[in-house]
Amino acid sequence: MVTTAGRAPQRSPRRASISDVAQEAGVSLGTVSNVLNRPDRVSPTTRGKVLAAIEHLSFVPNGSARQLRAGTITTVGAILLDIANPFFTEVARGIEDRLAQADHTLMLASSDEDPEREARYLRLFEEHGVLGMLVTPASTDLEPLLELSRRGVGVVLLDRTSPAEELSSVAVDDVAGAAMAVEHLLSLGHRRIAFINGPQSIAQCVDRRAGMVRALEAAGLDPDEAMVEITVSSLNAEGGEAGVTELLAAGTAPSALFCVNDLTALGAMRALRSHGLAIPADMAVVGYDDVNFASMLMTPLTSVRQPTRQLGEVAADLLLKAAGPGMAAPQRIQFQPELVVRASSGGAH
Amino acid sequence: MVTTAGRAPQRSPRRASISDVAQEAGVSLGTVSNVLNRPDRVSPTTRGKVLAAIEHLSFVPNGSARQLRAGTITTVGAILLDIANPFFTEVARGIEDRLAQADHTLMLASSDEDPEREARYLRLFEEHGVLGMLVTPASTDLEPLLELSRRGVGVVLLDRTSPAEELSSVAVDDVAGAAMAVEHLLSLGHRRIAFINGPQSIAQCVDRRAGMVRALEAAGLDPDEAMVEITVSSLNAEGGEAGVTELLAAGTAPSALFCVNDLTALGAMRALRSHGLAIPADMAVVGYDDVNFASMLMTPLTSVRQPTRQLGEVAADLLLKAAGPGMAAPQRIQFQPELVVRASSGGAH
DNA sequence: TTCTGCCTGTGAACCGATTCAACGACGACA
DNA sequence: TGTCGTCGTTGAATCGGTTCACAGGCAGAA
Repeated sequence: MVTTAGRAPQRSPRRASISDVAQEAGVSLGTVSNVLNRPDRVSPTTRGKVLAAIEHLSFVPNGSARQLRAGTITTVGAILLDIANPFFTEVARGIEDRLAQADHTLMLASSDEDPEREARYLRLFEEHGVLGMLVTPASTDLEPLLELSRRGVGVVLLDRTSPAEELSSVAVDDVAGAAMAVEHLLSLGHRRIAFINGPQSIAQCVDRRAGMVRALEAAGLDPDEAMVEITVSSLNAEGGEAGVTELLAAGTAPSALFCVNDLTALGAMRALRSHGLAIPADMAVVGYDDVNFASMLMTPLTSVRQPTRQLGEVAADLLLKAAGPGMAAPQRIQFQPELVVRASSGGAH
Repeated sequence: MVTTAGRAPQRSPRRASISDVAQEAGVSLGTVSNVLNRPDRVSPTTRGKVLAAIEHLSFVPNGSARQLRAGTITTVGAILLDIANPFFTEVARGIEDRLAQADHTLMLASSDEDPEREARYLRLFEEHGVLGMLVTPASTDLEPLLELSRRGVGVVLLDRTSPAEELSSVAVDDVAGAAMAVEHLLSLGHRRIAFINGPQSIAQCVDRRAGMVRALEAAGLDPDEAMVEITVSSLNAEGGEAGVTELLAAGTAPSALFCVNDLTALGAMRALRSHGLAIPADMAVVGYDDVNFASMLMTPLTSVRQPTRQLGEVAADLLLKAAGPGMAAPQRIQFQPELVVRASSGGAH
């Protein structure tokens, strides 16, 4: 690591304000504001003088003051579970695209599955006076979000349905997705299946577990017998590695493994390999999300695909509609997932 | 896609303000403010009454008003080239960690390598009155950033060194990294090497190209002969696929391929495979960034590793130091990269 | 008893924009 | 020449906090 230092710059004493511009241009305060917001009400000569002054002072309006007075809101907040997960970055893309079209902007934050961090960002965004928030909740308690909504802040749940009718939500049917994944493994003859899952405070973990249980029961199996559940603390590659280590340490490992998401599966496969186990011969693996590199892995990963980008787009639309004039009623939208079979489950022909 | 609608909620007429709280608690405006900011100056009884009123009205202070008056700034903006790239999300993690320690918060944005989007976010952040910004510039023109810095907004260049001495920067030596990658391919006997690169408006693309040229010349080769450069418009998997398609269409493909980053390499490998070419037998591939899944790919990817998280941490530190009291002089910090040899180059033993 | 000093609490001024009632100038029209 | 309408511009009020000079009350010291 090499460092070099330059000269310390002068920090300018104060940002130019609208009255500095007015003085420089020899007009009144209100006129400058008019140039900014209703240029057609100002004569071309005056407008020219004001614009020249703005340029000269490199004036940038103070957003705090504007928002305080006018309540003009064009910012939307999004709090995602894990920004390092390609699934969520793709969702963010969808959101951002839609917001940009509507001339709004996105403030992004990652709760890292930590309810405290989530609460911090919720508060920050509310203080900032955002139009609304798109949230993938890190906890089961939706009360803070309901309160937020009652206080007039638009809230849309992302990748999570709400038991309460008061919140809009956009989600994919995780129960069905997990059931499909497990049915696939069952159809390949597996009768005991490990499940690397995250904490039950996260809705996705609850739903995917439910889907697994449903599939097992539908096949006449007792989940207590057929499902070997391992709970890890974080839904990423590290979690997956830890899960497999725990699974193998317990002995009598099942012949198949279902992971709560693809990052977890990535870590799990890494750990399986380092223990000398072949995929899918020694252990079949199925993930969830179908992230962009799933098909390119050493053993291409069987996974459950979701309409990721669309999820973000629809969520953004919902928020804009709900927060705009007219205040649309809350809507719950649910997409259906799709199983993509590849080599890791041994099911590809 | 299934949708259900609930009841439309009441939007509350107005957020509670500090004077509502004061009235409810039967104290003056200033006292409420004191409870919020200097609780020790208020007697326990009064404090209790005020806190009860705050709770009762579920009062949340208006950040715009606070910032307008007090200039209290605890928000930092970051504009990254591509938020879907694991390299940048890891950098963002580093930034966020450091900021959280200092009780600051991060507003994240992705320019998607588009200078216009970058400009929009620069303006948005400045209007919002951020303490400073961490920017991976999408264009070679640093003038807007220099102006920003002169206006008193902290600016730190991320993954990019500045020719101007006035800006702080944190970067990795891309010229050296690319040279290492190409030297590696040369040492394996390749004499013509394809290079899938991005637009020259992006500094990383310029530097990595320079590193490649340097390595070729050092080996006594003529870059015009030995380097087959293909320029793609976006530095992601789609770009990589397009690049390989173009390369193969031109005929007489080289025996090795250096990609400007790992996502590009991912797409390139996908395209090579779909054209029936074996890696590394028909085409050796080297990427850049060593993203987390590089080692887990069908053919594990040889890549150039950078101290990603540290990059973000150091950048955040620099900004906090530069923007804090004392105004430290601008610093330029440069890390050294490291080549990680795996199977995709055929160089792993 | 009076004075001093500390502790609480008050309320007006202020941050930088937006908005709007009001005003002056000017041309049109009777 | 007098009246009216239009257009362009003005400046005060306002948003919701923070800050600070100051006032009132009470205890301890003289």
